[in-house]
Amino acid sequence: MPENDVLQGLNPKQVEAVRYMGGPLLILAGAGSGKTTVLTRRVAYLISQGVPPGSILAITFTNKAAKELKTRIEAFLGERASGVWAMTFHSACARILRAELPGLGRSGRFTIMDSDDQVKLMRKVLKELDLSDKQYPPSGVLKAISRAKDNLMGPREYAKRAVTFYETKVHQAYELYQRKLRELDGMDFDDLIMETVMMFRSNPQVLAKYQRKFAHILVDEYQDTNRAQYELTKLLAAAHRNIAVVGDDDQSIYTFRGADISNILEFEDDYPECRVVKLEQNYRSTQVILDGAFHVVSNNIRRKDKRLWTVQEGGAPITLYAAQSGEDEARFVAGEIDNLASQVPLSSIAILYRTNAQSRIYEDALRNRGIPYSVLSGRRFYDRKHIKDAACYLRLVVNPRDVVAFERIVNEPARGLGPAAVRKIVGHAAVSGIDLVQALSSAKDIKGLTGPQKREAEKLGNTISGIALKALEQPAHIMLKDVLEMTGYLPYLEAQGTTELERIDDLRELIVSARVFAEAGGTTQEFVELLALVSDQDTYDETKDACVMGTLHSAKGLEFDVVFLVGMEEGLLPHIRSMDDEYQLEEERRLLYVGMTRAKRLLYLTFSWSREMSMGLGRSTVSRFISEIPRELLDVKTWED
DNA sequence: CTGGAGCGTCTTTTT
DNA sequence: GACGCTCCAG
Repeated sequence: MPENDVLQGLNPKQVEAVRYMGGPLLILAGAGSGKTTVLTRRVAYLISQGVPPGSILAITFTNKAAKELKTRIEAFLGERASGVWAMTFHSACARILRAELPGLGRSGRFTIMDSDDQVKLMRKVLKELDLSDKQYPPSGVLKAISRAKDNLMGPREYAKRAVTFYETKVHQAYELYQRKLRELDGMDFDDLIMETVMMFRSNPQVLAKYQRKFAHILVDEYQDTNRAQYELTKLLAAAHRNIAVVGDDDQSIYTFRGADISNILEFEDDYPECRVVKLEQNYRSTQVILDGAFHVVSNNIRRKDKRLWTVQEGGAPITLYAAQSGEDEARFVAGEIDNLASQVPLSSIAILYRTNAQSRIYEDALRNRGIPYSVLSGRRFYDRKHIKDAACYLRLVVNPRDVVAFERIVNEPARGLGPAAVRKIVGHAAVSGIDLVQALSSAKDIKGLTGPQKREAEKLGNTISGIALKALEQPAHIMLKDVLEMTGYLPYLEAQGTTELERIDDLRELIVSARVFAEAGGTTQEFVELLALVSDQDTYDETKDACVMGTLHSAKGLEFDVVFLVGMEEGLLPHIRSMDDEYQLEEERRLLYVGMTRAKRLLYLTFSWSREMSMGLGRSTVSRFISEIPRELLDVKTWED
């Protein structure tokens, strides 16, 4: 491919970011400055310069971003792009671990535990340690552990830092939690990163292999990397220092997940020889929108100095709507969308809010007006009970030691195997040194089970091991269908009649996606991994004729002609739990900045003077951030107009 | 011991 | 709406 094609249509700064080959590169890419284009072109450029595709690692945070990057690279390069590793931190690490752990005497078939599984496991841990989950809420303990893992602290390192009584208890829980994870051959999200770093650190020959393999590393959304991810990229780039990171400190919105904004602020200290390229020309929004967003975010202290500009002078003012009630606010938004629908495609209109719980009232309002919508909710589909059940059946087929999956499905549908029977079966497996499926199959040897329980357990065990035996030759969708049919799960739902039709449809949909996945060459184990790592937004279809709603977080990387930022109130944005900490407050401000910069042409900010709270109606006040927007950019409306 | 009914709790953001 | 917990009938 001629170099001109790769550089076509780029501005001088973008060209510089694409072509610079002299080592570490920091690309400060403001919102709407063509970040993905630069990443895509850079990969294409590297390949056009003779770099083998297989030696390029392009890391993103979300599957959606990875997918987009991949499609765009493919659109540019066709077949030649296929060897590029364009994936998320988590899937890249899972892939490396699965390949390398077996050589180090450990299992490469681990199951990935999602947050739901983690809570279940932690409940068991706390029970065993005799800690009340009132004083030690599982989610809180898990958060502390997650933070430790983000900072590459295993249980032992954590113990050294544990000073308070609470922390010593967390340490105990951490230790037992890790032991249980190891026993059931599972890893949580944070383990994937931490274990990879640990493996690299203690096995220099493995690290060297990947340093040689990945001669060029690109990291997207660098401002969102945590310590472990930072360390991972640093290790991989240590030998050749060909690391290009793209990010925007103003769009760092994941510190709650351990992201450390100093990774980007201090990149120049880590790599003193690095080149810095600032992309400040915005191709998305009007100047009015950019000015509004700038005036908000420039109140932050911890940020790099920069300001976006555009050739699109002026633009319509930002509408600020003061509503009487939450319902009134939603009605206003739905009404505006109805009016706008004749001018812009519905799919280019978005409603963004701080918390998922806020979606309901807008769903109702849009439904009332007959406006189609789709919700960018975190993981709604994959979180539905029956989808998780199905995933757990499949998990048990792939990993017969997965006790979390086992306990979830062993009595679903009811097989007369209650908690007491489950304890006996799990105990039997532990004592005899066999896995859980084998324990089921040999249930007749377990003392204390009743005759019917033994028969049911044995039947279930034989069914699952029978399916597992065919694992190598059967595609994922056949295995999924078999396991759901033969264990009686699907027949049970079908017998419930009309009440369960929706669930059955969901399961059919899951089987279809398994088929699509299998036809693309994926294995069952990979499908199981996908179910843990993928979320709903990854399947968001932007061509569908429907307006979009989602959290501010889920809107990152998207753009719309018209954006409604709703619930602009103290307690919602900034969120009540972020209001008394100055760092968290800055993050809330960045969140608003991200939301505002999603809009191309029209931006609405709405709030209500009263709102239905968990305990009755409450009075609310307008968000402090509104006063940071210059008055002349606003067109204020109220319900009385 | 199991399964079902009923009750309270929870939802900040996500891989 | 899902989940955990408690209580009670079988």
